[in-house]
Amino acid sequence: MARKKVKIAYIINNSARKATFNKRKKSMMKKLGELSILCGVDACAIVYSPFDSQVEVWSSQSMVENVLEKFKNLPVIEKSRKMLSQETYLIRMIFKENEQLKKVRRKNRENEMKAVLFQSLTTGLPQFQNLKLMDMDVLGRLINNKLNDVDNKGKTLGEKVTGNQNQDQ
Amino acid sequence: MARKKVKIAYIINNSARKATFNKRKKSMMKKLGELSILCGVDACAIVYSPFDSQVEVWSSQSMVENVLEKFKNLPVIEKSRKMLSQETYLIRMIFKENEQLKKVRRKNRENEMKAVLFQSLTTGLPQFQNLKLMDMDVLGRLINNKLNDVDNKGKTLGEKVTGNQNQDQ
DNA sequence: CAAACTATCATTAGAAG
DNA sequence: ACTTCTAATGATAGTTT
Repeated sequence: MARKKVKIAYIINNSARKATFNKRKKSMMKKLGELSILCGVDACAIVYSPFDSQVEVWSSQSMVENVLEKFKNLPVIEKSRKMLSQETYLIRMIFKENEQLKKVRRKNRENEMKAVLFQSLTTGLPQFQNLKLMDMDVLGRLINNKLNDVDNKGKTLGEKVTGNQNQDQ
Repeated sequence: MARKKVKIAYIINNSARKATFNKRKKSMMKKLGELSILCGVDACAIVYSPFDSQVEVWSSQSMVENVLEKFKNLPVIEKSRKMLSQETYLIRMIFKENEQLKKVRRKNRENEMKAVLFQSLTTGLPQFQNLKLMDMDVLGRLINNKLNDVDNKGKTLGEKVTGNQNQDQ
C-alpha cells in the first residue's frame, strides 16, 4: 500500500518478509485495540512469528471474563434436557465425567504452571499477558462449541451422535 | 480515518457503533488474511459482536496443525529433565495424569459434539470454520503456556512451584 | 436500515540514511 | 539489519442514495 500496489502473495525475500511482517502485525494489533475500544467489543488475536518462534497475542481485558459469562449462560443443557428425555441419563453421565475431568485438571494445572516456569527459566522467553490457565482452557472449549456447528449441521443426528454434551466448568 | 479524525473512544450512538464495527471488523479480517499470506504466518482472530451475539473467527488454515507441531516440539520436557533430576518422578506422574486426562477427554469430546449439535438445533446459530474440538483444546493450552510466563517470571521458584508440567497431546 | 460514495486520514512499500 | 522518511495505496467517517 505504498510506492507500489503489492500483490498479496508470499514474500520470498526473507528480510523483506520480516519487515512487512513487523509493520503489518503492529498495525493489526493497533487496529484490533481500536475496534475493541470503539465498539466495546471483546476480541483476541494470535499471530505466530516465523522469525523468533514467538506468538504475539492481543486480547481485550474483558475477553476472558466475558467469555466465561457467556459460557455460563449458554442454554444448551437446559434446552436439551427438555427436548430429549432420553438424554437425561447422558447428562448425568457427563456431569460425572466432567467432575472427574475437573479433578484431573486441577492437578494438571499445577503441572502446567511448573512447565511454564521451566520454559521461562530454560529458554528465557519474554512473555505477554496475564490470562489465567483455567480461563484459557474454558475459552478454547467455548470457541470449539461455536466453531463446530457448521461441521455438524447438515449431517444427520444418527450418524454423528455417539456420545454427549459438554461444558464442564 | 476519513472525513474527520476520530478519537478512539467508545461510540455511544448505537447504529453508528454498529456501522463502524462492521466496517472495521471486515477490514481487520482482510488485513489478517493478507498478513497470513504475505508472510506465511499462522494467525487467528476472535471478535465478539455485541449486535448479534455471535463470535467472528478468522483462522489461517494451517493454524491448528502448525500449533500442534510446535507444541510437540517444545523442548520444555527434555530440558527440565536434564536440569532438575528431582523432577524425574514428577514428569512420570504427569505423564500418567495426562494419560488419564486424555482418556476422560476422549469420552468428553463425544459429549461436546452432541452439545454443539443441540445448540445448533435449539438456537439455529449459523457457524464458521471447521477446527477440531481436540485441536482447539490443545491450542488454548499452548497459548496458556506462552501467556503465563510473564506472571511467573520474577517470582521465586519456591513460592510458585506446587506441581508440574503439562502437555498432554 | 443497509449499500454506495468520496474526501480525508492512516498505513505502508520502497528508498535513503 | 534497524530507523526514518514519504509517495502512494488502502481504510473509513460522514454523507448520500
